[in-house]
Amino acid sequence: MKVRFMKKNTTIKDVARYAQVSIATVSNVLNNVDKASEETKRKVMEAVHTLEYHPNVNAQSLVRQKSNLIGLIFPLSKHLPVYKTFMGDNPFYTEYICGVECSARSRGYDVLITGAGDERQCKEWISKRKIDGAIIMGKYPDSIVKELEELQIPFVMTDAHGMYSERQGSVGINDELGGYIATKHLTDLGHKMIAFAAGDLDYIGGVNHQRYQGYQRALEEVGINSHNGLVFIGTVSFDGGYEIGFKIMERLEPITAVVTVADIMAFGILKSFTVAGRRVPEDYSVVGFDDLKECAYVTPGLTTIRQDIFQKGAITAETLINGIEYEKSINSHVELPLTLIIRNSTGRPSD
Amino acid sequence: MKVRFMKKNTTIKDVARYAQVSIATVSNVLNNVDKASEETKRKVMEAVHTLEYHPNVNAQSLVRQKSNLIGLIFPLSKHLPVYKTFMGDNPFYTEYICGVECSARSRGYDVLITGAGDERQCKEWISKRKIDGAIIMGKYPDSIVKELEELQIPFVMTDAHGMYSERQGSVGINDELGGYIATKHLTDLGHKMIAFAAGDLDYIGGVNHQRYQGYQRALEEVGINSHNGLVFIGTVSFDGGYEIGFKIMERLEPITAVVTVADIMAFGILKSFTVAGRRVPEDYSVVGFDDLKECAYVTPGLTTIRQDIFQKGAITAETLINGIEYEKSINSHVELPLTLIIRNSTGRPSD
DNA sequence: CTGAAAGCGCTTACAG
DNA sequence: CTGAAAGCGCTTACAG
Repeated sequence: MKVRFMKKNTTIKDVARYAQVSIATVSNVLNNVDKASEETKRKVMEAVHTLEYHPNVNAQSLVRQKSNLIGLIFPLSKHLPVYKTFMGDNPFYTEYICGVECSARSRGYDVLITGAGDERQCKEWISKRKIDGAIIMGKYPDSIVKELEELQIPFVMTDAHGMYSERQGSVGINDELGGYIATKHLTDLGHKMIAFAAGDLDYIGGVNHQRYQGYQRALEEVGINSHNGLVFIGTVSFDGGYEIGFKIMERLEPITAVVTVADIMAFGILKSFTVAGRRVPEDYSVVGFDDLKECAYVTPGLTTIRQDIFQKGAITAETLINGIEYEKSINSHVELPLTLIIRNSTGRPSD
Repeated sequence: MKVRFMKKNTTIKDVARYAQVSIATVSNVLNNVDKASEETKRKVMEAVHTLEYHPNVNAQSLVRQKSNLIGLIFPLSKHLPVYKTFMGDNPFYTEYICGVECSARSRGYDVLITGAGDERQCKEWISKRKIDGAIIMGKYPDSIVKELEELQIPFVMTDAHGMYSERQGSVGINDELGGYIATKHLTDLGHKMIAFAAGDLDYIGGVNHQRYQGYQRALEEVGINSHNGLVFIGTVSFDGGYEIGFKIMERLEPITAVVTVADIMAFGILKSFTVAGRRVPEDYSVVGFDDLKECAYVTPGLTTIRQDIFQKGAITAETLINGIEYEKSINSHVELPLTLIIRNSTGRPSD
């Protein structure tokens, strides 16, 4: 295999030679170790500029034992032919990555993205790449926390609940509250038969389950007995929502509204209603979750629970980098605000 | 600033000690340099496993002069308060990044993501991070090619046309053909007054301009005189499309169809029509470009020109890595296929 | 088949 | 204020 080598870059030696000083002095000047005289500093900086010198980060990482790299790790969808990362389906991640990158850049870190099939791959990748910290997306089994703690680097779980989120940094929202607000909006409008469309509810403490609890609380508050018959489980995707939409329409009891755990699911539900000739919000009211940009694009615009996804990414990166640079902020659990955004997919029940 | 140091990882020395061999032998075994005896190999591998040893990539990069890192560089939106990367607006990038990451991972590379405001920042970042190759998204000024060539690393421009794409690797589609197919679909349906909604047409050779030429060709083919009055320029975004939609409706001449350069723009146009009470496709036919997943989500489903975005990312990474590992494939210009996807946003003109 | 040694490009005590 | 030297964790001729 013929490898194309990197350009022979100018090194610290070249700069030292040009400025007629030692490499230690060049290093000191560049790292703001205030030892050199003004005159020496000037000479060094001049050499740096004319030679267009950039320190080799690999060498720096090696000696500093710090890479200034953070990893953003996504689960892989194992059921696909290629091991695609999980994000493919959801535009949520574009905004999220954007936020992570933006914070990281402003703090002098770079972002390494990868997919990892399971906790072991995750761990291996981290220890191989020598990243300073990791952001773990989505849901790996709880055991991942134990694995990662062995690595002794800071990491932040995002959208993770349950016991393990108590142990390291986390950034999330109050999911219970989100479910509550969404549902209360519908009960306020006068709906009684409100369905709940979600992914896996079995994982107690997970995002889905928390939102479900909020849904139940809102119903109980107005004396409606929530029963399992109104819960629809599917994949958190457009297709998952589409299927659920048809199941909802098949129901004999007159469901008039749906709370969902993700906009993407709500879009599928809306589509199924349209295909079947039902009107929104006249026949069904639908509330999403996330406030993807697409909520404003579709017709009718989707009423949803807004979380600032860009900010979420940005704060996650901040939290992580604080954890890397100061001990203090690891174990911090940031909770981001939530807003109900009312558009045209919700209205009074027509009876 | 109290820095948390990386865990003191097991190094090659630990392995050598454990296996009772020299570090050179450990290195040879791990790099498949077939020198060691079977017995020695076994001992080394055992040590590697029990100590959970992972070579430090920073050290490897330093001595090999190769980082196994590729960079994915996005322009920054300068008009925003924060320097967000450009992708924020368009779900296109989620799929694209997914494709890049997937290819890279399978070839043993990792993907570093960053935003860079201009060519200089771009260049600086690359030479600082010592990446093996770069993928440059979107459009920087032509001068970027000259800048990057000085770095002597392979790079691939994506969705870039014009003189500079002749010089290094590129991956794209036949944009002229895309514009042609989209427009021909409409002329086949019987449309005569077909608008063209795009971003900047001034950049000759750019994506917008190429597609515009295809649009013109399709019109000329059926004897329709394309004139500038039917061209609508705006930002390639939902909002840009939304504004253009209203401009189209204001027109006295009876426009019956619109060709766009991006789905995201088409969504904005569709929305403006809905808001104004116009029907699609009865009053207006609309054709998008890209085939974002959202095309199937909206109602009516958007007729569009499909390009396989995941594949585009995957092939871009392939091309780049080939360029890194073998000289041969740099300067290769890959053209990905295009398909017309007919949904419900297009139909015969109603007159 | 195996190992001692040089070197990749830096930083950091340490001595002067 | 400045520089020589050791060392970060590897790979790669080279010698045996």
